[in-house]
Amino acid sequence: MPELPEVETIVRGLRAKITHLKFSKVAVNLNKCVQESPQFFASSLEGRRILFVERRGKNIIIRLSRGNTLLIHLRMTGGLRWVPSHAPMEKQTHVVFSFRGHPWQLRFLDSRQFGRLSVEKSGAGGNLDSLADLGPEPLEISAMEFAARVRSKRRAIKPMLLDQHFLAGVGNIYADEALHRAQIHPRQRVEVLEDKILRRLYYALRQVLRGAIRAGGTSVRTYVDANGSAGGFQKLLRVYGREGGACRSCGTSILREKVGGRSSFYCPRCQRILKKDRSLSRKFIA
DNA sequence: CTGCATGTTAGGTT
DNA sequence: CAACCTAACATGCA
Repeated sequence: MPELPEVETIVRGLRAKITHLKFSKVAVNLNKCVQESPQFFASSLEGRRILFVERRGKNIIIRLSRGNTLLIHLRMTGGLRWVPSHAPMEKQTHVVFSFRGHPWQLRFLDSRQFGRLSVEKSGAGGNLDSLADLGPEPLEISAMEFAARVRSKRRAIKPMLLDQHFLAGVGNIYADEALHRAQIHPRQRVEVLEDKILRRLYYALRQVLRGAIRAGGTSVRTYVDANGSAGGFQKLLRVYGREGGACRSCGTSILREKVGGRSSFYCPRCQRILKKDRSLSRKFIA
């Protein structure tokens, strides 16, 4: 659930709260949530100051003094809560961060225990080894770069959008929403798509991601931000989770189908599969 | 009870 | 190597 817009919302909220604070105690209640040993994890953070908070793809990056970085990936059901220290512990609270001279805590929760926290030394230019394989940020690359990247692959469009090596941060919800807005079938082979259509997809994807950030993310199941507030983009979804509902563009019933192993929602009328243009290729041969 | 769900990774096959 | 499929992770919900 937390995809780029949700993680961006969390990061923005966190930034205002925890920048410049210094970790006092870090308590790990569930060892498997942290990559390293709980002792090493806690001692790598305690006594260090938070310099700034940023996002890369779906990762939350908390830069610390003396070259350490706290990395958090929420996966499916992970969440962070910024609460007064005396607030009752919510169930499934796996890590608790306290700050020197501050009456509030940051807590990590995760019902399915898939989320992961780790500490890492930043390399040259602040690079982090574990994020080295991530593709570019969809809100930072140009339309030209995007098209060139798509052209280097031969596969279906939706699994490609979900591939974090291809683009960082796009998940199931925003892939479906962008494809509907660009009128592309999730199973469409990319090698058939013309420049015009790729440009349309690029702008649709950015529009969806920006709109979702503006709305504070999409709350379909469990997602709320670090202050416990729900997002608002679920009201603006055109296809995701709307199987059987009317397409907002043409009224046709929205279908749901597995593509690359994930449920995909789309309008069979607005999003048709394009076949290779045979007349073009024949002309090419002649 | 069964089946399914957001993300990622590992491992295998084509 | 690229693309693709499946299973696994652990829990909650319909």
